[in-house]
Amino acid sequence: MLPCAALRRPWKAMNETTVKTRFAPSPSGEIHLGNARTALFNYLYASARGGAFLLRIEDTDAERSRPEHAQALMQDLQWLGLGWHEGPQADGAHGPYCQSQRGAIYADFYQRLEDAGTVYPCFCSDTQLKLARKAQRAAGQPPRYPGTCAHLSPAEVSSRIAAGARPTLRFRVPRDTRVDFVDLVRGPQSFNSDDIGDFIVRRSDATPAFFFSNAIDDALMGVTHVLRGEDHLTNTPRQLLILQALDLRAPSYGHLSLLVGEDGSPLSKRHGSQSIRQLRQAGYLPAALLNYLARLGHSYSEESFATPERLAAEFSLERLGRAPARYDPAQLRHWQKEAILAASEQTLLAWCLQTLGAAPAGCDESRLSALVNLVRDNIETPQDVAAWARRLCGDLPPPAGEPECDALRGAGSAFFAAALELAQVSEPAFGEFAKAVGARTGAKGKALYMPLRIALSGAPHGPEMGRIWDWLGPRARGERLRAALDYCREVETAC
RNA sequence: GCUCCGUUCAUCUAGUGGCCCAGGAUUCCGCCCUCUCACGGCGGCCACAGGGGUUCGAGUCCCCUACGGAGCGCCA
Repeated sequence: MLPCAALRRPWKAMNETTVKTRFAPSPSGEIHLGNARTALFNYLYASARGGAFLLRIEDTDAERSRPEHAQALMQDLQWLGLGWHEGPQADGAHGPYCQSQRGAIYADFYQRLEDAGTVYPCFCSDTQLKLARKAQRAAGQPPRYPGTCAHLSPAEVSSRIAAGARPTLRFRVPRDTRVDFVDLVRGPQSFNSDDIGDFIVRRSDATPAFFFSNAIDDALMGVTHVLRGEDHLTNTPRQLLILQALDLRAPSYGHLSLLVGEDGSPLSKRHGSQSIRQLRQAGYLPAALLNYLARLGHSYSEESFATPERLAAEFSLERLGRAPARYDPAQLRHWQKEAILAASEQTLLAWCLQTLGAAPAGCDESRLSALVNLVRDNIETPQDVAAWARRLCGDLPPPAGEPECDALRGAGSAFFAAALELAQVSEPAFGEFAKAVGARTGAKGKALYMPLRIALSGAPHGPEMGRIWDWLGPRARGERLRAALDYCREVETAC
């Protein structure tokens, strides 16, 4: 299956100035809301500008990266509707799109850096470095690489390598220069290179470090705009330095404010329930997530539910906020309700079938579809639909909750005896029926409707009574009123 | 510790010197609709972090303070 048919457009229409954005996750876990928002903003920006959205898998860390995570991540992106034009499982002239397969490309650029003398091998051990950092911190100094191996002689280097040492490669950061760039979100930024220590661009196992591969690949793949987390802001000068040394064109970077948890702390494993996977399993619709996420750190003039196309059309860098945004489940639920209201019957049917695994008992697919339509206003998840199916298809379970029991008991057996009789005389519409029950028993308002609602639907709230009445049909109505009558008699004799 | 980023209702946000005694949305509360709950309609509560400047005028510009966050990793 090719991703994102909706966004596919002729490559011919693209030229060098066409926007290309990317999402470059590392497959070390499930996508969380924060990642998803980053992906979404890149996707929306590309869409808004008629550009392309690229997916690159950053699996350089063999320890943590897992192919199954990459698969899951791509599924999640597809499910959200964030298909990519270029990347794994798609076309593209700049592959491979998994960093683990780009070793030869990186080797070439390492060679260029070595030839130019902008990198040097570093033999410092992990513990040595940790110790140095600790000492610097203790002395009130910024923890930075002290430059131990910066000026080793070629002879010394080769003798250490001959002795079996596996050095890392460090980037020689020039002293006393400024690195300036204009952030797409935050405006002009300026950093002093003296605040940056020589950093590792190649690990001792010869795999590339993030700063390096991430920057190189963006340039090589023709990425023009990078929207990424604010945590990368102070890393940007490093990447700019690498690109400059290699004479590669850097993309424009924009740093998005972070998404924080309900308690204000950054979203992390701690908030495990916010992975896209889990939200999906909990029954959230992609459209709900999209509408919610798109408004976190970005404002829209329209407060109403928007299709992905409309979200894209109105997306603009100027409307991006700079302050961190807090995850708020109440708001997500709001968009979920909107998404349910906006969804087609088929969408909702598929949604129920998928998350429930199968149609609920006593409710085939066509009946389920009708049921969903009946209870559309009253549900948030497929689980809610299942609960309504239990109440409105087949036999009604006995009253369980306290409000339910109280309402039935409060009405009493005489009430339901009258209701049962009146329901059976003809096949009245609900309005006439309720009126007749009221006239016979003297009950009115809530005292009239609530017992009927609970007897007939099993819940104190739900769709209009008239619609429930029609849905049930004469037989189920009779059975349910009789069950309520029996329940009241039982309770009354027990007293 | 150093460098960088941020701070408007409980939450998401509008606001680019007068249109703001700060607007919208969500939550919560109330009223209306329907002899019922929900849906819907209407309304209410609720904010410029603090202090100094600049200015005729500051949420908006500058400085300081406080608070929060990020980076300074052979994680990305």
